[in-house]
Amino acid sequence: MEISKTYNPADTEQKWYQYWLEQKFFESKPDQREPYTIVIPPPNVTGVLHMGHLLNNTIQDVLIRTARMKGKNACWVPGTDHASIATEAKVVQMLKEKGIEKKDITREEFLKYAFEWKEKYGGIILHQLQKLGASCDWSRTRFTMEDDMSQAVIDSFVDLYEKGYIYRCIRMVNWDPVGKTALSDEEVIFKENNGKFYYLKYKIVGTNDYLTIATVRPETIFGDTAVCANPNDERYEHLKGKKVIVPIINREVPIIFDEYVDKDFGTGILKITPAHDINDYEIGLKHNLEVIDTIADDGTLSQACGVPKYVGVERFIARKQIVKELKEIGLLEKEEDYKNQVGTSERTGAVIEPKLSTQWFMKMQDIAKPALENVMNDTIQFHPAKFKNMYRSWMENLKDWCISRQLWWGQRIPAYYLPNGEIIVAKSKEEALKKANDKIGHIDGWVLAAERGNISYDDIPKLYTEEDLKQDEDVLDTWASSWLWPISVFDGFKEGDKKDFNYYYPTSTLVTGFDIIFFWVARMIMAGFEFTGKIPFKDVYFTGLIRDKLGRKMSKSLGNSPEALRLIDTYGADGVRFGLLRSNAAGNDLLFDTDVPKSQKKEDVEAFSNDPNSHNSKLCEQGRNFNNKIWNSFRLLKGWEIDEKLPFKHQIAVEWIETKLNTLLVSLEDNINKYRLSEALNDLYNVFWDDYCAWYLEMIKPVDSNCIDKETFDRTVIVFEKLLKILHPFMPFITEELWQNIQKRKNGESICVAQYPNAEKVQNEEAINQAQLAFDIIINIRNFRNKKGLSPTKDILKLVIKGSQNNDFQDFEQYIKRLANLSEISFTTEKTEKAFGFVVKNYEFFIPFEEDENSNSNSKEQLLKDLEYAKGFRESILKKLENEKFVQNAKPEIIENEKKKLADAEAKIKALEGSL
RNA sequence: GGAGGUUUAGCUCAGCUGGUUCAGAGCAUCUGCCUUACAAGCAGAGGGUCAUAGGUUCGAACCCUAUAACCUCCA
Repeated sequence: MEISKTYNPADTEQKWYQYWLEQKFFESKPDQREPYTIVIPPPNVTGVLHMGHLLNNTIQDVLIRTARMKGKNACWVPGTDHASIATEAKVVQMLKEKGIEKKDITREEFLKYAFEWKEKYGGIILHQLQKLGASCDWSRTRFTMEDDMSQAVIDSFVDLYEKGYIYRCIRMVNWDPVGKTALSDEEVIFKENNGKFYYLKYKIVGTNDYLTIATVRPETIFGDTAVCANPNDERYEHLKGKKVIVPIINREVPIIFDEYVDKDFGTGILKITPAHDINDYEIGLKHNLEVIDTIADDGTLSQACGVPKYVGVERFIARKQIVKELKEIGLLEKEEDYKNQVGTSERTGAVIEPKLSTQWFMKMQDIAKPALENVMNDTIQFHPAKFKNMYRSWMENLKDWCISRQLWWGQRIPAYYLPNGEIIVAKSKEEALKKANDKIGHIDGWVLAAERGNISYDDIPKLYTEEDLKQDEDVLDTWASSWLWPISVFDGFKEGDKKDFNYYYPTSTLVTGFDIIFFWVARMIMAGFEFTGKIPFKDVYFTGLIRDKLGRKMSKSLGNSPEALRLIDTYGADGVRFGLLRSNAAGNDLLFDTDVPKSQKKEDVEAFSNDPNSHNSKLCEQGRNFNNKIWNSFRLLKGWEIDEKLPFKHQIAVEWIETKLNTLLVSLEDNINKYRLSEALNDLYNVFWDDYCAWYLEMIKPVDSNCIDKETFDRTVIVFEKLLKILHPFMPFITEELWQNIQKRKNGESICVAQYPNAEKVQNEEAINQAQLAFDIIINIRNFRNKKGLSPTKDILKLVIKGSQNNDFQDFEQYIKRLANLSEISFTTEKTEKAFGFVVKNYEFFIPFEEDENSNSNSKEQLLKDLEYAKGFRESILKKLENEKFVQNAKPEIIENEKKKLADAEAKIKALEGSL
């Protein structure tokens, strides 16, 4: 069969993935083996595969495939997250396009549309993961809004409420006027904003004087209920007890004094708007100020602002209009440019409006304690460990978590309000009803009391009916479901059979971006301890962010992210996986090298994505090239014929590569255990390419025929198969293709369930040493050819070695002859004249060469240079050994080593001097 | 403002417990090769004040201190 000269990933990827699925290699059931479990960080149902997913899931796949081959019961649970606010926004948008407004339909109708949307688009990203080769157990796919998962959220809510961790109160929260919902602190992203400082003039009542107050938010003046100065500020001392008039609405408000005000900031006097600023709110509470909420849920000015023409005007437009009006009536003293930090919604990008509202909160202090301790003491290990610092600082400064959202897409809060306003929290309406009625007490008791005349029959309370219970309208934060993920995917909250949960939990490793360390990692650890009393996972591997070549975050708005699937089409899944992992240490950002659009203009972004070269990546190209190298090494091996009559010719070479492989296996084990995946892959790359292909295959390659002896061939195939196996977790497709073709396999066999090779004890150090010398000699000869402009093939050279045939590289002579393309090797006791000389270790070599003046001196020059270096080397060692303190303090093996180095240096110097 | 991190070749980064004259990889560059697996390849080469200044040590890219630049998180 003719094998193609280049590897074509498209031919193999689909085929083998299908085979893996059919054979159910990725499905896991509890058994006697040790489990190795990963739960996927569930991507949003709204998402499409992006570069971050590629990196993150490649890492998970490497870990899970390695574990599977090492005989563990590997289980990788996939799934998606319902992403409350993001999905709701998408569905609202979709409905709008259909001409349907959310406010015109019922909650049930809306949810029906939302689930339809999820059915249609929610699985795209999981399907795309298959293209990457992800070996998830798809039969376990979960979704945070499915019934069982939702029930877990409700159960945990009730549980925490009963423990007193959840409460409801009025508080200043982060309001997203686009999503029209409250957000937690973590969902607010602060961005630098080029704003302005406006200096407004408030008239002092009973005088003709004005107070100048600086503000960045003039549109909130209608909510002003005081102005405030520092009590120690002499400038304003005389104003005690006075009032000022708020411009435009002409409301009188008091001048108050509070230490909070910074004398040196602005004019040293603040306007106090308790409804629209968290600090003002605190001051308002302290000084008993009125709260006037002048901004509506959608970010427009509300009726309460009291100025009809501004009602319904969006806050930033209102700002401009108000500034204009103030200017016209002469109450704007000046404006200055000012840089400040503005909070924006993580999901909708809207500028956050601090807003007073009634929300549900979770107390964090107690629940966080074990979560902090067990990370700091390494019960849960972070990789890299530097993230422990960030984790600690967050955990030690926790505020209570706002968990209610004014949305429909999500788990509805299981709180029921009685007509008297009392709150009943229960897992279902029926249960809530029962709880409510239980509170009344046994009806029999009331009847008895009436019969005895203790109360009148009219006083017997009526039992509540379902109509009396009104469920809270809000849903829970998405993270209130994702934080249960490692537990709930194994039905850890469900009554009854807990076989899966008991077997798979705690999970082994969590792989996630460091940017959600607070959102997710921290809270999962809290949930783990709170609900199971155990850690949710043993190790956390943090990935960095993928940035573009200019170092910017990849984002939709910049259009600077390559399309993941197009990359896979171009370079193959294996190539992309290699490209992403090869130079990416845990926790480090990865600068991805594809081009970026000229600008963010729509036409530039479009032109860019239509450009066939826009997805060129050197990183992935290297991966593709490596695939091709592996492919061709297979072609070579496959082309040989075994001649049973031939004796075992390449024992030393075979043992050399076997030793190299063993060394690699040891370092691989260590690197993978320590999550140094890029290091592991790099070693693999080097051994495969340099040692196996460039040296080993060239050594054993048949010269004049295609025939090779059986022993060499068989042992080479074993080495090749082992290399394929250890490459498999990184590059699953090509390794399967070649493993299936190197020998006949039965149906049902696969490299993904083949046994991972163990390092064997056999180490032929002698072969390693000989090879190193031989390679040095070969490189010297090749270098000589290069310098002389000689052809690597046509110009045949001879090598003369000073000394006897009995030397430190004698077993490799045949390979030196071959790889350096020599016609013969001879031995002499004399220095050879008219030759290019060089020294390796303590051996002198000569290449007879009819030379001109130049080359003679070239050769000499090099030898002199080497000699100088060797002498310097010797000096530095002598210095050390003559240093008493060194001899006293250094470890014995280091001193031994220095002595050996000295001996080597001296031998080399002798040889060099002999050559000259 | 608080905390953490980074600074090593033109670029992107390794360098793990201080110990070879230790400075390494890939990409890029240069030179020569279409050598019967691979030009997505082969062979070879050049390229560095390990940010700066001190200190500890027999010995520092690595430990300590200060400085500078950049980045991230929190406020």
